[in-house]
Amino acid sequence: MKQQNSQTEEKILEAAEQIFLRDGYGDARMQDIADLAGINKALLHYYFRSKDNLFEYIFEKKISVMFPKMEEMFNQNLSFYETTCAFIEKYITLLNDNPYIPMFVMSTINRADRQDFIKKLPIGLIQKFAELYFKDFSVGKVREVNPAQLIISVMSMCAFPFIARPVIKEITKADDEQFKAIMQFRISEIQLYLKYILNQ
Amino acid sequence: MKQQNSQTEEKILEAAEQIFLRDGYGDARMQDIADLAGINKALLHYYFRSKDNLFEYIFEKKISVMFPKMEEMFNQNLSFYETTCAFIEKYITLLNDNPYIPMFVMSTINRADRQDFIKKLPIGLIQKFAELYFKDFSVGKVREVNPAQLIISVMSMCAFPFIARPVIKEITKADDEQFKAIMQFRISEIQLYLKYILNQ
DNA sequence: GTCTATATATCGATAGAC
DNA sequence: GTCTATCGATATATAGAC
Repeated sequence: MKQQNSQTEEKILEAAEQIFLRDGYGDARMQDIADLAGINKALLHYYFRSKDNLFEYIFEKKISVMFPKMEEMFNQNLSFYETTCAFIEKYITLLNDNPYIPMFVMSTINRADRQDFIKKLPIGLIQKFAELYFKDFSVGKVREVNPAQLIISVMSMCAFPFIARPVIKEITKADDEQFKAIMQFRISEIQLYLKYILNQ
Repeated sequence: MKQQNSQTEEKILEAAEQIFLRDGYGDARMQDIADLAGINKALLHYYFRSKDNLFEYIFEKKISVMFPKMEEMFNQNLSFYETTCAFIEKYITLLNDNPYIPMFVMSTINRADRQDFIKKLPIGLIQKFAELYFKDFSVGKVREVNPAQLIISVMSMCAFPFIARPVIKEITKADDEQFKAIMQFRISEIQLYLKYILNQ
């Protein structure tokens, strides 16, 4: 019973995750989720009251991938350059294992209704990076740039290719595995940009 | 009659553009488009056969904003650095006047069904930039980097903030006008990155 | 807990009057 | 060319048997 319960619940969550990530809220169908989970629609509503409810459950689970926890990275007393390099590697590696996440999160955030999803974002990341930048800048370790713009740039260079993934795959005639390799190579390339920008 | 005809058609197109850009295909409602155009649904289907048909009409009109024509830029015999700087300014200025375009185009491209939308993209842009880069690299004018990755990076830095616009507006507590100013300032910042990366 | 059957709502699309 | 009324398909959600 309890065993069965959580087993079915787990199947539903896995199926919902897959369908919602692929289709987004509007295009996702409860029937598709039920089929993939190997159950029927009624049972879906028995475990989760509504489509909205199920979606929010998935969204909150996945938001941490788009904006990963970085506490341990900031507590290692690394320089701004070193910290950002570590972030780039960790972030692209993470997204390479979850390529649908950026599009999923951004399409949700941009929904005209439900602007409240924005409130669930962790917004401390830019601030922490900026503080670390100023610490290094004050002792002349890095060149002068706008730190907020730089962080946005780094995140853009990491995340946008996953959003434009179908385009990049088409242009480069790459399959899923080759796209992964392109992004893996991209890590060192972005780190190189950062080195030149900060004059390290 | 003919006057009336094109006048109504124009109203429909303007309304459809606004609704589709805001909601995307799946979440857009024909009723909303009809309401905004000041007509009824039946007339919508009289002018455009179906929702699919109307959407494709809008999409093909807007795809040129996401991937703008760059012929005249490449024909001015400018250096890779100068050409890319000009692109950055033109592109962000264009997107600042059409902030919904990146999300609209990318959400459409990522639709699980209708993969055929990808075929409508102009894919020559990266190739042209790459050729121009190699021309300058062969005479030692620019530092060695991967040109395709660099172009993707530039486009990422320009376009991604518009996709993450609700997040950036929330974090910076910016309204529409202030966001525009942030992006306007961003032009020179990205150009600066490019200067450092290419060692100009 | 899990199923079948069905209610309820909404959407895209069409028929037909004017 | 434009409208009202409605069809038919499909979506979420629920009722009720087991």
